This record gives sequence, structure tokens and C-alpha cells, in this order.
Amino acid sequence: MLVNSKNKRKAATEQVSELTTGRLSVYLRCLNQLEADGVETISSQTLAERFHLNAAQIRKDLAYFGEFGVRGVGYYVKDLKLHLRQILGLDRKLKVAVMGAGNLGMALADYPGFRREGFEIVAMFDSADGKIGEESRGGVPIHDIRDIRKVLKKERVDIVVLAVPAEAAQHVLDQVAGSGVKAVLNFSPGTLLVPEGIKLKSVDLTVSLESLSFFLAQGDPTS
Amino acid sequence: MLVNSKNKRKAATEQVSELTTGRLSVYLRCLNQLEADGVETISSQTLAERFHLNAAQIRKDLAYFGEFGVRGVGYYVKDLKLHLRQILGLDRKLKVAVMGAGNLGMALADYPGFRREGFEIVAMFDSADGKIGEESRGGVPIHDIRDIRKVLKKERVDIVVLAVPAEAAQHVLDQVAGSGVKAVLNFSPGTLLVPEGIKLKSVDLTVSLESLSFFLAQGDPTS
DNA sequence: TTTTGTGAACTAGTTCACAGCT
DNA sequence: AGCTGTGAACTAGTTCACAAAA
Repeated sequence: MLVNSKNKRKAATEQVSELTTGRLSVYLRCLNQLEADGVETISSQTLAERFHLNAAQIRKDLAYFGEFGVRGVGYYVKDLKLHLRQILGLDRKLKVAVMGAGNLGMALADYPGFRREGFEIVAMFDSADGKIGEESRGGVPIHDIRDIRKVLKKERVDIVVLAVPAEAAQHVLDQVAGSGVKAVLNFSPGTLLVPEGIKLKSVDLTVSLESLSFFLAQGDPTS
Repeated sequence: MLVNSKNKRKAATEQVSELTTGRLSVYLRCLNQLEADGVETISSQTLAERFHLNAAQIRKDLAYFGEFGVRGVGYYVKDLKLHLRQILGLDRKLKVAVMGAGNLGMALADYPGFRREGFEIVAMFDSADGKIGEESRGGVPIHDIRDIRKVLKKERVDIVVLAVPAEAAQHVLDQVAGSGVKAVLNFSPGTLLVPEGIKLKSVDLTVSLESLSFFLAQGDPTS
């Protein structure tokens, strides 16, 4: 298992696109399902057909990281799954903290999809007296947002989820950066100045919804 | 106001990229802030500097839809705002329904950012007896998911937000499609077969978090 | 024979740079 | 003089198509 004789991982200088890495997550999810279905080996062609992907793209995406396939056969599901988990850094348990214990923060802290993929939500933060000291429904403790630095360091948090109101987002982000966390998933809308050394990934719910509004306005002149 | 003498909107055949439409939302948000700050006119250059965008790209994105600027001056903030709202279809109130009254569905139904941009959340749906007939904290009524068709038609819902568990997503999506709704914002993970005539936009929380995990695993070999 | 891994061709998206309008 | 709107140049991303491996 984990055969990778020709270790041809791309040089650190070469940038793997975010589109590629997003797809790696998708492939991993497909493989999980295939494994559950008892499939042992799969070709890029079959994988593509089954999940509406492009076979050449699957091969190219994987080829950035090594030669995981067997010509004439395809990919061993179990083997490729392990490789993908390793590439995505999911082979160790990553600790996550959620900033903001509002509706959205609470929902994200207890989101089953995160736990299922091996993330561990270890802390939440808020500034409201009524919330500090309490827990999410799923049992994640809510800390005082003024203790960011202390708690993030103590808990050795890897990734922060930012779900605070827009006006607080920049300040909280700066605090998070100061505590040594390197990666932030941001749900607050608007422009943020990204501190040095931070990888920020933003999910903008309003933009997503407005892009559907655009589609309705342009594509579909009825109603 | 709304001067657009040379109405040079692109032909319906021409596809405007989703990257472009996403940026239009962003520009609109920037303009809202500028207006609040009392700025009356702005050049693409200044807009770009202020919000970390690219000036040529702003001009090109806008140029798909008309000539909104004044040479030597820039854009009138109020005027461009109105144009963008119209392009994005935000000049009428869009009605939204949320499928799934779990943590995430509830949070989305009460998400203030949606209301702020003029969306109206009119209904939620769930299958749990304990939830049907209740309301979200913000007062959105929860219907029986078996009444999808009836309620969506009666309320004239424009956009559906899908926040049901992955195993239910396809079935609910098919129901939604059957009730005439044309646009769906999907939060459930995994592959969906998109019914004819539906525009599906997916936000995949797990993929977003995993892309940060990838960054930590690859980019940052410490820890 | 089957299917990978990959250069080459193609398509999409971004940025430059400047003519032309105000 | 200043700034837009836009072709041209460039960069990134996708798909094709096939030689080479099993």
C-alpha cells in the first residue's frame, strides 16, 4: 500500500491551483462513496462518468502529486484515498476554532460534515456575556473573545473559522494572526486586509445568492 | 440619472462569466460603503486601490453591460449602484425559501446579510414533526417538506436554499425543480444531478475547509 | 487490450497600454 | 489633464489525443 516509487511531487516553487485542490477534496469524497459501495479499483473514465467529472482532468490533477494509477487497471480506491488524505493533510487531526457564537457560528461549530472528515472543533469565541462560559448544542465551549491568543495557543488550533459581524471581522482577524494561526475560513462579507503569513479563504453568502439573482434577471425574462 | 444612451448590453448568446457576476456583487458592496461615506464619484483606479481590486478588470466587467462611466471623471456612485442593482436583479424583492430547518438552515434563514440586500426569506421546510408549524428565531414559518410544491407556488418563491442532509438533497432538489423554481443555492455536499431548467450554485463547506488543510500540509511544513 | 500520464492544442480569464472622449 | 472603454498580449485552466506501461 501507498506505493509511490516514482515520487515526482512537483517542486515547492510550482503553484498548484486552488481549483485543483478543491477537486482533490471532491475526488476524496467520491472515493469514500466507492469504498462504501465495495468498489476496489476504478479508472478515471468510470470515476468521471459516475460523478460528472472530466477524466483527463482527474488524471492531470493527480499527476501533480505522483503516479498513483496502474496502466491498464486504473486506481486502487483504498490506496488513492490514503494518498489524497495525505496530500490534503487529513492524515492528522486538525483543530478548528470558530469565532462568533451567533446563529451561523453555532451552526458551523456543530456542522457534522467537519467532524466526519476528521476536523475537531475545539473552541468558540464571542464577546457577549450571556454566551461566554456556555456551550454550543454539540458541546463546544464558548470563550471570551479577549482570550483569543491564550486559548488558540493552548489548544494548538490549526484553522480558524471567522463568523463574526462584518464590523468586527478585521479586528478579530488581526488578533488571530497574532496568535500564530496560519489559515482562516472567512464567512464575513466585505473586504479584509489579510495579515502577513495568513491564508484566508472566503465564503461570501451574499455574493452566492446574488449570482443566482443575476441568473434569474438575465437568463430568464419570464416573471 | 440612469443615463445609458449607448445601450450596448451584450447579446443574449454571449455568456458572462460567473467570476464577473460575482465581482459585480462585490462592486455593489463597495459602492454601498462609498455612498455611506459620502463619496459621489469614483474612478476605477481609486475603487481598485481602496478595495484591493484591479482597475482594468472593474472597467471590463462593467463594460459587458453598458457604458456607465464618464471619461475624465469616473463613475457616479449613486448611478452605478442603481445600474448594478438592476443588472443583478436586485431592483425587485426576491423571495427565498430554505429547505431544512437544522442548525445551518435556521442560521441561513435568519442571516442578516440576505435581508440587508433585499432578499425576503418567506418559508422554511423540514420533515421533523417537532419542527413543522414552528418558526425560526427570526419568525420564518416552518412547513412540512411534503408541501414543497404547494407552498413554493403559493408564495411565488424565486430562489431556494438547500440545507438538508446529503442523503435527502437529490430528492428535495427534484421536488423543488418540479415546483417551477429556477435557482437553487446548495449547501449539501456531494454530487447532485441537476434537473433540466435549474441553475444550481453550490457552496461546499467541507471542500473550503479542506483547501485550508491542504495549504497547511503543503505550504507550511512546520508543526 | 486497457488505461495511465502528459505534451500539445485549445479555451477562458486577466492585465496591459493606449486611442479617444469629456 | 484625466479617465473610460477596449483591442492586443499575456497568463491560467481545460481538454484532446496518443505514446508508453501493465
